[in-house]
Formats: sequence, C-alpha cells, structure tokens
Amino acid sequence: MAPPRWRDLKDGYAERIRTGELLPGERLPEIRDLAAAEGVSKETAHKVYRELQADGLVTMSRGHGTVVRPQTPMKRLGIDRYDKAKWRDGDEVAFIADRVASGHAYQRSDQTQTVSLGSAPRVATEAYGLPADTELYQRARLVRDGGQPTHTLTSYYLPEIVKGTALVDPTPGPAGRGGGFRILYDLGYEIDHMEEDLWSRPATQEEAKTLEIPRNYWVVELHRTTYTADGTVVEFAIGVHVATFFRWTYRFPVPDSAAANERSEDA
Amino acid sequence: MAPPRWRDLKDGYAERIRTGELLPGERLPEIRDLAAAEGVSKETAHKVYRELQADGLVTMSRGHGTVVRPQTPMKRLGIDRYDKAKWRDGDEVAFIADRVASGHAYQRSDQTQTVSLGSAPRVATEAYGLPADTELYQRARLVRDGGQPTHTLTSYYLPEIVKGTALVDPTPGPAGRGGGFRILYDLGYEIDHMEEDLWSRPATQEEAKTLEIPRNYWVVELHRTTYTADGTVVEFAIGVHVATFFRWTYRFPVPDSAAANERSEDA
DNA sequence: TAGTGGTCTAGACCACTTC
DNA sequence: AAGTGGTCTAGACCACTAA
Repeated sequence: MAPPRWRDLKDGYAERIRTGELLPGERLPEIRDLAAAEGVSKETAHKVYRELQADGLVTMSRGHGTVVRPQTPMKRLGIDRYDKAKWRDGDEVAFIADRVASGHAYQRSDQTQTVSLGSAPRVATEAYGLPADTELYQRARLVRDGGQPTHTLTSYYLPEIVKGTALVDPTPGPAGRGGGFRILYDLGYEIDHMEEDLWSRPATQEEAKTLEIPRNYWVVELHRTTYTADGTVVEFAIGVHVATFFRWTYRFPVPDSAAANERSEDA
Repeated sequence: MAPPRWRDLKDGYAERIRTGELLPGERLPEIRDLAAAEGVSKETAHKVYRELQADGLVTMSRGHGTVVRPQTPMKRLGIDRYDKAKWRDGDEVAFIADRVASGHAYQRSDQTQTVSLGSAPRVATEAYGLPADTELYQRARLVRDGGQPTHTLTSYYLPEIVKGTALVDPTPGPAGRGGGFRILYDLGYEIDHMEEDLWSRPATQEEAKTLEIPRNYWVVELHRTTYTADGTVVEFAIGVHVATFFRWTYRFPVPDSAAANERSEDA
C-alpha cells in the first residue's frame, strides 16, 4: 500500500518544481547530500533524480549537478507556418517566423546544415515513387532555440530539380531569401498541398546525443511530403522533434466521401 | 569509451527482439538467472530489463516475468476516420471503422464508458467560450484493442444540446447507430470542420494505470474541437493515446494569407 | 584537483502472481 | 509455497566538468 521511498521524494520535488518553489536553473542537492539528508542510500537518491529526469523536470550532468530544467514553453506549430505570403512575397523563412512568434531573436548559428547527395531512407524514395536505391539530395539541419537543440529536419530532393541551386549550397542557415520553398517556387515548382505524418517514440541513442537530451527521452518524428498542384512531390522531409517542445495544430473540413464521389470517379 | 555493461546487454536483447529472434510473448530469463549467466549483479540485470521496458520492447510484472511486448502495429489515424459517409449514411462508427481497418473484430467490451454532468477542465469550457465554472456533459470512454487499452477519449458537450439524448445514455459502447456525430446530426447540428491539437508527454501515474502501461511511458494528448459550418462548437474532446500505438496523418493545402485577404476583411 | 553524476556489487527483504 | 520482479543498503570505483 505504502509507496516506495523514492517515489515520495520524487513526488515532493516534482511538486516543488511544478508550483515554482524550485525555479528553472536552480540546483537540487547533490546526490550524496540528498541521501544523507533523507536518510537513504546514494542509489536511492540517484533513482529519485533519474525519475525526475525521465519526466523532463530536471537535467543531470557530471560536474554540473542536477538542475531544474528550463520550462521551454511549447512551440505551437500550425499550418500557418507554411503561409505562402511569408516566403513568396517577403523575405521571411517559415522557421524564422516561428522563432519571432516565440519571442527569441534569430541567430545564424541557430541552424547548422549539411548537404550531400547519396542514398536515402526508403520512406524518402517511396515518397517520390522511386526505386529504393535512387540517390537524392539530402539537406540536414539542426535547429536550436536559445542554445537548446529543438529538432532536426532533413529534406530530400530530386537531383534533377535542385542540382546547382542554392538549395544544395552547404552554407549554414536558411537556404537563401525566403527559404527552400521560395527557391522551388523560383524554379517553377509552386507548392500546393502537403501531407504530414507524425508519431512519438523514444529517441535513439544518436538522436539523444544530437538533441542534447537524456537517454529514454521521447521525440516526435514527422514526415512531411510537399506536392505541387498536379500531385508531383517536390520535397520530402523528416523532422525529429524533442517531444515536449512542440505542439501541432491542424484544422480541416470533415470529409464527405459521398459528396466527393463524382470527382474521384473522374480520376 | 567502453559502454557500460548494462548497455551492452540491453543492446543485445534489443537487437534480438527487433530482428525477431525473440518473438512477442516470449519470456526473457528471470533477473537472477540473467545475472548469474552474465556474471553481473542482480541490480544490473534488473536495470537491463528496466531499460528495455522504457523503450517499449518488453513488459515486466511480478509473477509473470519479463516478456517481449506484442509489437502492436501502429494504427494510422487519417481524417478519413471522420468521413460523413460512414456515420451519416450508414451504421458505421468512426472508431469501429478504424478497428476493422486494423484487422481486429469489434467487441462491445472493447469500449467502456461513463457519463456525467459536472465541472470540466478549463480547456473544455474555453473551447466553448464559456466561463470556467460552466457545467458540461462529459462522456469518457476507454478503448481497447485486442485486450490492451489504447486510448481514453473524453467528450464534453453542452447540456442544452445533448440533455436527454442517447449521447448521454450511460450504456457501454458507441452512442447508438452511427455514433456521436450521427446523433448531433439528427439533432440538427451538422458538423463541418475540426481542429486537432496534439503533443506528446509522459503519462501521469493515473493514466499509466488506466492504460496499463509502465510508469514513464509516454502518451499523446489530443484536443479535438468540432464545429458546425457557422463556427459553433458542438463537441470538444480530449484523447490520451498510448504514444507508440498511433500515428496521425494530415493533408492540407498550403495556406496563402495574401489570397485570403478579401475574405478576412469581410469579417 | 575537487565536485558531481554513473556504474556496479552482494546481499537483505518486500510485494504481487500463480499453483 | 514457490516464482518473479521491486526496493533498498553500504560502499567501491569510474568518468566527465570546472577551476
């Protein structure tokens, strides 16, 4: 019936963090001190902190100690971030608009990027309807917000479309004025609709390292396929987002396949 | 440089599970045996299993042992699950259609439901644009698939709309022929569009118990607001989904606020 | 070098499940 | 009662960070 001791201690700290009694950046007692103060073993004290970390409330690191995690407000991602007005008519880049909305100034170092031509994941070639061994241009970015990595985003492009363009210029930062969609637009590919496919899973060890999150932390993987009006795929992208930093919003009409029958019968 | 011993052992088992060498339902050695066989302490062996569990690869329980988790294929949730043709013209209920698509027969016991009238979460009253203390009808379901709980879904309704209807009849199972949307339709509220808002977070202790998942497992919380054509909210629902069981797909046109200016200026 | 978390042990004892 | 996971200890030693 009685909860284990580590849970009591964990719940106590969790409460104090949630109520704001312990503020972000504040250090918790070091493990040995906690053990001594509460009359438990060092392992038990350690477990208390590990559980807090698993819930995303603290970060632990050798040398630094155990610190209350900055409560990064979740960034809301609505489809407005793709608004054509932003990248077609102006200089804005979708993710910079996000940044401005979140109150952080953009810095060029907030995004690093690597570009290469080579084999791609099967989902990418499948999105283009091509054989698995087709080589694609691959543009991988790591995006940070306030120093903390928030997500990686890797775009896959058809070589015949983007070869020699600014899209595959390996300079860090957004791909020129207006970003990737603007470049595609200028190349004659006006994007028309998108499909996003997303789910949550534990981070791989490698992702945990890249995103600077603890092992066993979760991410949201998002696959985005971008089409022109005639259904041609012009970009396929895979995003890996630190789960607790983002929140997605979609607004859509309730489908009615009965009403859409005539159209689908045309095809 | 060398990875810790527990990680070696964990990776070994993770590999054998992923490749199918260890099949779902198969039991791993009990902790004491693993410890003896690998020459590690019982605590270390335990940690190996705990990490596998945190990654969703095994389930542990006293008496039963540590068992490879059935790899429930992720259920894809597209907006087609709301297709009007399904609930308006026929007998289908959205979630039953999902079930059929996933190859599982529907059983009435797969859904339990409780109905009550009372205070609601602030997000619910906010969705309706009402004061925080407004009482709403609340219909909570726990949905299972193959015995395993997959998600909870709690709908909030305005009392003046649903009072006395089948929607708030506390009989287990879907709310009559065609489900909730059909009942609203018959009441003269034809649903027109929806907004879904979703993000991933660790399960609370209570949710972990309800959904029969280990502590520290993650869920996806989804808020769904359903509108009629004139923008009236007729349902607000909160879903809590076991993170690894679901995958959401949205397809949408790329917005163009410049083109939409005339319309927004009318308002 | 001192500080702090991370790994590991050998063993005791507890709690839930099945027989 | 036997089986299996869960909690906890006291202490050793390792590994990364900062001054």
